[in-house]
Amino acid sequence: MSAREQRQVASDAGLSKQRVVTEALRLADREGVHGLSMRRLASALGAGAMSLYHYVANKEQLLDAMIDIVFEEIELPPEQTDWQSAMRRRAVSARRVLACHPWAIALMESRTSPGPANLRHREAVTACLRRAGFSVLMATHANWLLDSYVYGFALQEASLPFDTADELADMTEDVFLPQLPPDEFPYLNESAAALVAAGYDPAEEFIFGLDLILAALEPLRDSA
Amino acid sequence: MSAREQRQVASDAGLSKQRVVTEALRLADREGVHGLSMRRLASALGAGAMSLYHYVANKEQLLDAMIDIVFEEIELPPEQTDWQSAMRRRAVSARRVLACHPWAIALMESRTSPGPANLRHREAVTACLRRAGFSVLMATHANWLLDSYVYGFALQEASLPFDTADELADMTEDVFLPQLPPDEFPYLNESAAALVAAGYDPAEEFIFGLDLILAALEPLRDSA
DNA sequence: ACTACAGGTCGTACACTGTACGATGACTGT
DNA sequence: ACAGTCATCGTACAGTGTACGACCTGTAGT
Repeated sequence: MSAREQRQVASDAGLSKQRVVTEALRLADREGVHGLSMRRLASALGAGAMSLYHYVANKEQLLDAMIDIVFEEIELPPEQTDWQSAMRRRAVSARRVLACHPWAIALMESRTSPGPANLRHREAVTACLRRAGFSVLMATHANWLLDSYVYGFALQEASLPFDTADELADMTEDVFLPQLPPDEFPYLNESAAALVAAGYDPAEEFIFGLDLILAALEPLRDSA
Repeated sequence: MSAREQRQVASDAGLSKQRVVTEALRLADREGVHGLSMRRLASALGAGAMSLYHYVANKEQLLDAMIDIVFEEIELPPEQTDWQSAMRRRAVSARRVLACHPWAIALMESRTSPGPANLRHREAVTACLRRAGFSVLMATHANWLLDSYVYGFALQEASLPFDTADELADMTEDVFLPQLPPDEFPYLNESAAALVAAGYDPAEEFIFGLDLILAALEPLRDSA
């Protein structure tokens, strides 16, 4: 059997780095990164725990590979539109992807070396900004600013104990407001009550800050 | 011995929730959250591992308490200045504190219920914004935006493998640029080279985005 | 055809984790 | 003196990452 045939079989039934990492991703999505152990991953793949170490040097490297898969899922900024639309698209995509893989956000803190998909992504974003007329320094500023916003938003979103506006309304009345006595937390109490009364939906929150940042960056094109 | 005397002794030599949590914080600062185990924490306190469970229900609750201590360290927005200066001060403080405790950022993702210091902090920030003339909805927007930026920036900063501008310059030449061939990553390559040539210091990056956000929020006061 | 080797699989073992359970002792109020 | 509470912690158990080495299988060389 040739090497190519063997790899073909591997992608059908046997193990491969691909299969190991994607199954790890599925497991983490389902049970959280806490529930991802080498033994459980192996048994999900119908293999022994130590077999995984033929495709991954150790668990750290497995996590690195998982993060890079997540970056692969994020849309690159499209090239044929204005820079604001392009950056908005990729930011919205990034936020959606990170919301689907909440474990990825916390993991990013400890991984110091970016994977290939991460690099490709950064290259595309930088290209978009530079072609829009931002200087090297301004593009760097914009990169930090936009990424900080996206990651920080995803981080906050991941720590919310509810998913929909309805759940937020229910929890605000049943859980949050009782913890916010008006004499100790007058402003938080007022806000919580007013927001739930107005039918506030945190799903729309992301666009507000994103568009504010994009608009504020606009006049900084073509300047030092 | 009365209860008060006993607590006095406890704060001198014996255990207490205070001592357990603050020592846990020290350990996490020194060795990372990965190096914080109940056994190691106990032995750092000169106690048996199971003794800790008299002051903390479990490790999760210990981590919650640690996060709240971190929030306690963040300066509240001062009341006697304009809103922009106040928010800038607290944002700079938050960033500094999170840089001192990098493990805290990743931990925030999994803790869903805010501690008392966290609540006090949010109350103070909301108060500052509301008194500056932001509506409830706008104050919420501003809160999300500013917090996202601060947390996201801290998250990115924590994953940088260098601390100073000099280290950045060295690593760019020795590590990053070789990984960025100009034909595959023309823009990243250009940026890395140009930034190191210009003596770029990432320590100043934070203020740029922060001031941009504050300036963009300014005209939204006293509007719906 | 027999041997040698290479690559993939995994059983076992070790040091480590969080923590349930129950024993032990010191101190309390009667 | 006695019963009872409270803080301490030894032991044990299930689960973790992974080092080591044994095994099988399929190919290459003679």
